[in-house]
Amino acid sequence: MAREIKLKLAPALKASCHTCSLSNLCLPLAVEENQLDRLEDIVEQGHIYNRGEHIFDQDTPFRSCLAVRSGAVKTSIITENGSEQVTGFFLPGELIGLDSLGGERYACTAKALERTSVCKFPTEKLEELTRAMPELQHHMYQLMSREIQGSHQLAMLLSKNSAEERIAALLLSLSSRFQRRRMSGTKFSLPMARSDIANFLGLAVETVSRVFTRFQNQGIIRTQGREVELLDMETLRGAIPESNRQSSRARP
Amino acid sequence: MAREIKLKLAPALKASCHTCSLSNLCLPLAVEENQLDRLEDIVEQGHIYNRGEHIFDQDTPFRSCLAVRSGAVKTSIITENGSEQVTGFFLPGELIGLDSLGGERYACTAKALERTSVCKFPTEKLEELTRAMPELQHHMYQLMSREIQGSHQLAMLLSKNSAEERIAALLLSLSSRFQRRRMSGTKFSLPMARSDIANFLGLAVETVSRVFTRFQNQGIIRTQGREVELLDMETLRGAIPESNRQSSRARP
DNA sequence: CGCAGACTTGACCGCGCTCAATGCGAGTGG
DNA sequence: CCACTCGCATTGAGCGCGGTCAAGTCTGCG
Repeated sequence: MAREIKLKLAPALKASCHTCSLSNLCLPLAVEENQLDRLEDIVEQGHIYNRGEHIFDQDTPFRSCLAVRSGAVKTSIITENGSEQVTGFFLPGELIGLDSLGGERYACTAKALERTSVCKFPTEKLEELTRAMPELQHHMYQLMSREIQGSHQLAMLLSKNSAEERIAALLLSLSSRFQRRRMSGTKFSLPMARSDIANFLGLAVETVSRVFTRFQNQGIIRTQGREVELLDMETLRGAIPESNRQSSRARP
Repeated sequence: MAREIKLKLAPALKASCHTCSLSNLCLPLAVEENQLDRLEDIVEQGHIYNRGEHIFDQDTPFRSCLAVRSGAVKTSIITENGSEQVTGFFLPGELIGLDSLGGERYACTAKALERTSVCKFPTEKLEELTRAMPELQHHMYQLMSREIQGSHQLAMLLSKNSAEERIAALLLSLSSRFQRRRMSGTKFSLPMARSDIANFLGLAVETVSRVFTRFQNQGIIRTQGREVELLDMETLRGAIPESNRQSSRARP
């Protein structure tokens, strides 16, 4: 298990931040076209993980930040007593490992929710590069501060909002993030299980299920397993307080 | 209100990171003795705020990260509908504003909980300095990643733990942070009101009050208003899951 | 001395958790 | 091809933690 399939890439394929369709979401967005080579010099592409595989594990030596290229990833903290706390879901273009940057070991575990491809940025080289490229450093600070803000928003959601509001907020967050990736913002497939949603939002699985069917009965959404269609965005938005509106990760 | 008293400091006093008693907690800890001048060159010292004064406000232009020199600060997010979410408490040596770094505006509001003195690090100069000093940059990344981790721990606390566990965790966090500042870890004065604790931990004020008296009746703590004495650290530690054990900000 | 804000205490009730049973779809092997 | 299983999802019944509302009590400060 957790077996990593490393693809041998032809040298011609190596330099591809230039052509990557995610370049306006991922790290390249902070780099001038003519400087992109320097980012490409340090990135390791083509790491593929199957659904359920661990990408890295908590407390193992921290080597790289990862950018999701395709697929989806969840990160979580596991405590000694075995209980899990899901800390985030990551879509293509989003950067994983910011909570470990500067540390010796990964602060969380990352697991592929479906067949997933990632690019790795070795930390030492990344830190070095950010010192040479002010815009990139600024962008890293920005990404990390947004991660902090996102966590605070989540804390607020957990401490102040009802089950319905939490789920509405998650659906809207996913919606806007899918949309930014040129996919439908109203009809998409949830990459994660109900139990992951429940864990992330501090709810019981049963509650998640109940809210989904309640929303469906009210005609706000339509669900079939992991397939979701948002029918009434306005009501959905009305279900959450004016904050958390566009809580999304890694906005350009 | 929010009137800032800026002290005119004699030039001789300006360079004082060298002599600051917090240098092993604050930014100087990441800087070589012989490089400390460069940090002192950018720091603005001697900003004093009275209890209740706003140090900065959400959405105002982001200018500086602040280090608490004495006193205590709380940060919070205010939503359009007026509800508040306390996002953190900051003790001497701790750095405020990491959730705004890289952004245009402050992501939160900071308020002095008691008479408080802060040092300001203008962001532009700080970013520039971190590019010139690898260890300082590394340290900034580390501080920010710890802030993210702390937020995740908080989210876990909020979503998985009972009122008693949350309050035990906060008391222990404060205890270890006071101790690192060479103050008693078992007998201290809470800088924040019950309502701030409640807000931070996602509880009602009444619940905080009830838990305090319950703990007192069980002989675990002794309280008199904001004065707290931790009598039975073991039971207190036993009240929280093995995680969150040493959840503390800005550990060297 | 009196007022306002902070804190405590009590009574009540509802949201969401727990426990338990059932439904459902995909993969497996006879 | 169906029977079986296993993980995931849904649905129902009951209850307890903590929120809300409403009085007090304490404290510091003008």
